[in-house]
Amino acid sequence: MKPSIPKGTRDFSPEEVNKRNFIFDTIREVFVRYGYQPIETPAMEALATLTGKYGEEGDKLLFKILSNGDFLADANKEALAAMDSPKVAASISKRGLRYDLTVPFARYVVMHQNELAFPFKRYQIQPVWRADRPQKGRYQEFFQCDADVVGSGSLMYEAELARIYDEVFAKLGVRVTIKINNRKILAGIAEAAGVADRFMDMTIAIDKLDKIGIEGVRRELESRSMASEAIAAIETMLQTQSLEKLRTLFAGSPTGIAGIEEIETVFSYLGADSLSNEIAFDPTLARGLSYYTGCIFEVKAKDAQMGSIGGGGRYDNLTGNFGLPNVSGVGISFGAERIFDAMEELNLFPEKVLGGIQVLFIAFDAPCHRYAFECVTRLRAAGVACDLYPEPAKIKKQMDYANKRGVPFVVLIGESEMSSGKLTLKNMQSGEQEQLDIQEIVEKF
RNA sequence: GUGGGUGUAGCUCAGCUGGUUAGAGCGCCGGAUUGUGGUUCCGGAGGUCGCCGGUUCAAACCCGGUCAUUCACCCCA
Repeated sequence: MKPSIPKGTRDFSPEEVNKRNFIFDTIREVFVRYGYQPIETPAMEALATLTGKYGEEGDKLLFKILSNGDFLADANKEALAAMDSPKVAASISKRGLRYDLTVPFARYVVMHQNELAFPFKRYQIQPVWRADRPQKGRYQEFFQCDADVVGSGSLMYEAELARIYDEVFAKLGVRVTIKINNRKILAGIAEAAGVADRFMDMTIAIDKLDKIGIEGVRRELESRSMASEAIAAIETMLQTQSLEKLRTLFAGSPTGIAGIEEIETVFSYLGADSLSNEIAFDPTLARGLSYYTGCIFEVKAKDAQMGSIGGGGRYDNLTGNFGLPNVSGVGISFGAERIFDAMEELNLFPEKVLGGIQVLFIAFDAPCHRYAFECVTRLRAAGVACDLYPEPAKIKKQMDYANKRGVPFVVLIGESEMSSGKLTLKNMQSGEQEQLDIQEIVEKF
């Protein structure tokens, strides 16, 4: 058979793994410094944990795991006869692959509530799976890097998480815009426009704004048969960048006012000018996931044409689904794959992430090869990553191999080196050579 | 789930309106070079033209199907 991997999945070469680890390590370091602790959850969850949390669309994108054993014995016979795939699936699958890290985290918090100190701050860097049709920047298996805090409603955390975004992207060298809005402001817009009952319709339309423009949003709202004066009112408010002006428009909406005050509080925590990236209030930011209730974030790369590379927000009742009501949480997520793609596109990876060995030993004949093996052992013991070509082959062949591996230095060992103990260390880039003993070589690295 | 593009050597692609043994560049292997690579030169290996069927005297090329892949929409990281 022809080897292949499932669609939407990828193999990673050593170089790619090194680059990805550079991203993960950068994010992890910042998370840890901000007081977040790591947890991990299983790749698969009980299907009941996952279904209904991501909306109708999300449910369709859940990977379901076929039950083991005689699953047909437990299958829903009527559904089978009626060719009702979703119902049949529910009867032959009890588990699914995690779709994001937030819902498993909520489940974790509820299950371990008596062991945790609240507010509980955790980070999690693990793959998630979605049965989406793959396309640019979209895969069926991808890593998310999440930081969330549960058990506090303090807006300090919104500011803290915004700072984390700012710091991580500054370290990675990716210029971004961090957009912030508040679901309560969106609710205020709906209220002030007199369409509070159509909040979700409105939000979905607004979410598309940067793709289809204000005209497109108008058409979208019209097609959802919204009154034209309401649409006009929504448009006016969406184009209001000033919190003060919005406040006057929200005169009759306490929710909207509350949203504005929350944003103002977050900005006051952030202070004026100590951020590396722009953080901007954007009333048109909506975000699809419905569990957000307060501030919402989205991060876009400034120099790459790409969907958002991070997002998050506050959710007042996420653990309510699992029987623990009134616990407020707020979190952010980094889309590692898209950050990778953006950094690759913009050539932002530093040379040093390439990893690999520092030195390759090259021996001229069999006795030298034995001697070289001892040298390699000593260098390794001293903490230097190195390797020895497996046999005393032609020098050209060994040098070619060194080039192919991108090794910065080689050590050449022949009779004279062996007898003098002074090895020839060659810089593969400059071609310079010097005679050094083992100890001197160790000191060079 | 909906709509479009593309499948020819390991990679990137040529291959005219169907017409003999399907090409290039790069890469790979060997040699020129008995202790020094990246340059150059010489030689070599490697392809059921994604798969199945149809049209035709004749198909890499036209038609249908199928699979894969990619882009966009929906949705999203």
